[in-house]
Amino acid sequence: MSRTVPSSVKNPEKIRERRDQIIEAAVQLFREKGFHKTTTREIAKASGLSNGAVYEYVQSKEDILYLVCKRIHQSVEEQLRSRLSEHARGATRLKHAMEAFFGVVELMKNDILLIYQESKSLPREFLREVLRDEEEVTKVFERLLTAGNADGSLALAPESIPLMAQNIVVSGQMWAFRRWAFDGIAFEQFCSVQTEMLMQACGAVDA
Amino acid sequence: MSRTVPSSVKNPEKIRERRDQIIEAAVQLFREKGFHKTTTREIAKASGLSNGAVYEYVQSKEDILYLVCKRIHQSVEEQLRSRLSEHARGATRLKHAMEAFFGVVELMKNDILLIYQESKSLPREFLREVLRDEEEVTKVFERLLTAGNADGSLALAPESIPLMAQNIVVSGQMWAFRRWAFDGIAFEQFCSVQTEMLMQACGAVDA
Amino acid sequence: MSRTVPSSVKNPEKIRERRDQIIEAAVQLFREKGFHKTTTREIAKASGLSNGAVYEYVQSKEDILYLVCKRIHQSVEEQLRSRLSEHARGATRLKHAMEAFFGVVELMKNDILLIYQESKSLPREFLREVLRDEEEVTKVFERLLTAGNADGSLALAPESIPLMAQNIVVSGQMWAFRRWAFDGIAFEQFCSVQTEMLMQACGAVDA
Amino acid sequence: MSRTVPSSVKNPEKIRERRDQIIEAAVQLFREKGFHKTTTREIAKASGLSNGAVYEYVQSKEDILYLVCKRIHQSVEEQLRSRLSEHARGATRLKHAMEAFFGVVELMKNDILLIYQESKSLPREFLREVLRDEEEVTKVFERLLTAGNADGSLALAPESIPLMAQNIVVSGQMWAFRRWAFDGIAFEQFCSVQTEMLMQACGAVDA
DNA sequence: CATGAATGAGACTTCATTCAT
DNA sequence: CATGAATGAAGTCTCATTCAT
Repeated sequence: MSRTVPSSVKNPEKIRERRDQIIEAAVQLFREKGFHKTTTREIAKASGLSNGAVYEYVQSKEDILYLVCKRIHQSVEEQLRSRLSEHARGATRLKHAMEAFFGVVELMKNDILLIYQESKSLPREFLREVLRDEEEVTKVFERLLTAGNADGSLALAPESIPLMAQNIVVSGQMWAFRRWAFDGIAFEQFCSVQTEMLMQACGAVDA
Repeated sequence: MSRTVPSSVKNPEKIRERRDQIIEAAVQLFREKGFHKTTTREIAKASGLSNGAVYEYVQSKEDILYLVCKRIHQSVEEQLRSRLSEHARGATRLKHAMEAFFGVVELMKNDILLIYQESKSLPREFLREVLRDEEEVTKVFERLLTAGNADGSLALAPESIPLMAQNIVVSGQMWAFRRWAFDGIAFEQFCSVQTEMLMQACGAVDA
Repeated sequence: MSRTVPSSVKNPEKIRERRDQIIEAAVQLFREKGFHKTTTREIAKASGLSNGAVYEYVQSKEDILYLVCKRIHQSVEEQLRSRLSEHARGATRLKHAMEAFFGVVELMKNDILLIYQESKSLPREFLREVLRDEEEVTKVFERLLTAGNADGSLALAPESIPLMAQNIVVSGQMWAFRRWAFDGIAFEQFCSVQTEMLMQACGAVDA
Repeated sequence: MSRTVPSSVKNPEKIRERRDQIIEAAVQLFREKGFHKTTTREIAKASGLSNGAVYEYVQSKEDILYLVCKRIHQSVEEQLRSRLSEHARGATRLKHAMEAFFGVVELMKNDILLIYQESKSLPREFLREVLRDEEEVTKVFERLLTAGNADGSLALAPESIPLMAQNIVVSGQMWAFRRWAFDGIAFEQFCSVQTEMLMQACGAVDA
């Protein structure tokens, strides 16, 4: 279950409000300079809090990183969920989901890169939790793959489902973490090539 | 071209020898604790040099990281080259190359993960160079894709070649950087699923 | 006379009540962790008050220490007084007083140790006052010594009376502040050896 | 056995030299302001070292306190040893030893007070060691008491020896830790009263 | 009177880097 | 070339105290 970051402040509303400030400032700074080169003082200043105030809402700098990762995942999941097709089924639904996910990646590429680069600095327990979030996304696709297999619109060896779900996710995320390699490529092209490759790999009867 | 790391020592042999010590120690430590949590003192001690000596062969801690990344890439390329089929052609050759590359990833997963996690700490110029190395690997596959297209054993839209090369590389590297997600999967299964997916995506006439 | 600790609260009853809470919590904490390692927040929480409330009844952390020392002395004096023999005279009365005092030390050894270890952290004026309290105890014995000298049951050089009073007090208190050295010794034995030594030193005609 | 404080510096001579500087500066400061109110920066500056240099010879502020306590005890023991009578025996020897010890206390009263007030801030292991040193002094007197008992110049119940040794030590140390109470008393008077009391308590046949 | 969030100075410690020897 | 002691800036975090509500 979601690890909780303790705060010495009681009022939950305040906590939400202040942490929002902290997270927003930290995301920005971590993106620009990375976790290690960002100082807690900078985070305090950028979030409009005093040095001490930050530590009323967080117990360590690593807590902030965790909060940031958590927030990013939350945002990814929200966006993904809101884009998921409700009507389509089977292969079509999967394809829509891929496109939805890729769109989210495009939108949040900075944040996704951030997680790729900095989550390793999390304390073990926090890292575990962040990876669990990551798995959550993968599971969305596992479910779609299973469903497609079931209704015959996909033809995938059942034991390949987990790996294929990983492939889908990574194929999208690489738009973020290999950005440097995609100079000449437009997102739309990227999206369609990846989708096609993946759908084919899933044994989609139609494209 | 390969950025050079300056040294105050003249004798090139000494440089090679000492840097080898430094790199070896640093790779080990970076793998265990990451770049930031490793101190230069630790590197000095682990490499059998004095604090000062390290700085005779290197100008900063980041130089060491660069050297380490460089060495890893060098090793990857060597191994890959030595495994590349000389005889096969076209689709078959590509497939062999994939398998070769995946094998290298399996062998060097710790190091590949290291690059994924730490290269962002490199100074801009060094990072650029490391990315160039990364592209080098991708280009190997670009060439194979082009050749396969040419001899008709592959059928890939020419403009998709760069992206597909990236896909090949990332599909292999994920064995390293998503290790946590591959608990139940054996490398052989991973390898064959990935290969098949990629070959299909390249329009390989046969498997 | 007794330094007064200012309070922004008027109602004296409230003051007494709240300060009791504060003192009780603080004694406990100071005993466990010492003055410096105890935070005012801890004191607030342990006393059931808010951070702010504590500062309505006290002006600084050192005030609390002063209150604590004061309370301990008060308790020592009360207990001592209640144990002092009303009937006996001269040497006998002195002896009873020693035994009474030693008994109080045994009972309050933690608190006496606390004063020994922490009173140095008091602001000068407060320290002076605490030392005055300490002298009060000594004076009890000075009076008894003088009385014993007067009725001939003791034979002590008059100029040695203050020092001998100190000796009596310290000989008892060491049961508290050198506890670590008294592993094998039972309190009763300690008490009788000390008493005998001191009575002899006072030139008690009988024991 | 004497706990060792680790240092990252190899050269033992340097260690001795620098630690001497540190200890000297720290003793001074601790006496003036106490352990807690003294900052490591102040110690660094007063010892003529840089902030960082201090931490090459010591691992924490508490190490410094330990070193200080250790040094004081060492000095006490040296001085005591050098003053101990070689010729006298039995009761006489004991008396000389008391006078010697009291003289040392007078000389080092500031330092002895320091130990009384600050040793409680030591980490458990260090404290244990410091108390062991304290016991060492006590044992000197235990041996003298035993010897006096043996040659008939003292008449003390054997089971009272440890406690009496404590009494001797405390009776001297109180000159340091109760200084505030000895305003009117000259050291010589103090010394002779204490000695007489203690000798009598030891059943010394002659004075 | 009470609350508890906010402040901010300042504490201890680390560590990349330098330089006299 | 090598050593390793020295530097000192900078970082994270704590906590007594205040003050708006």
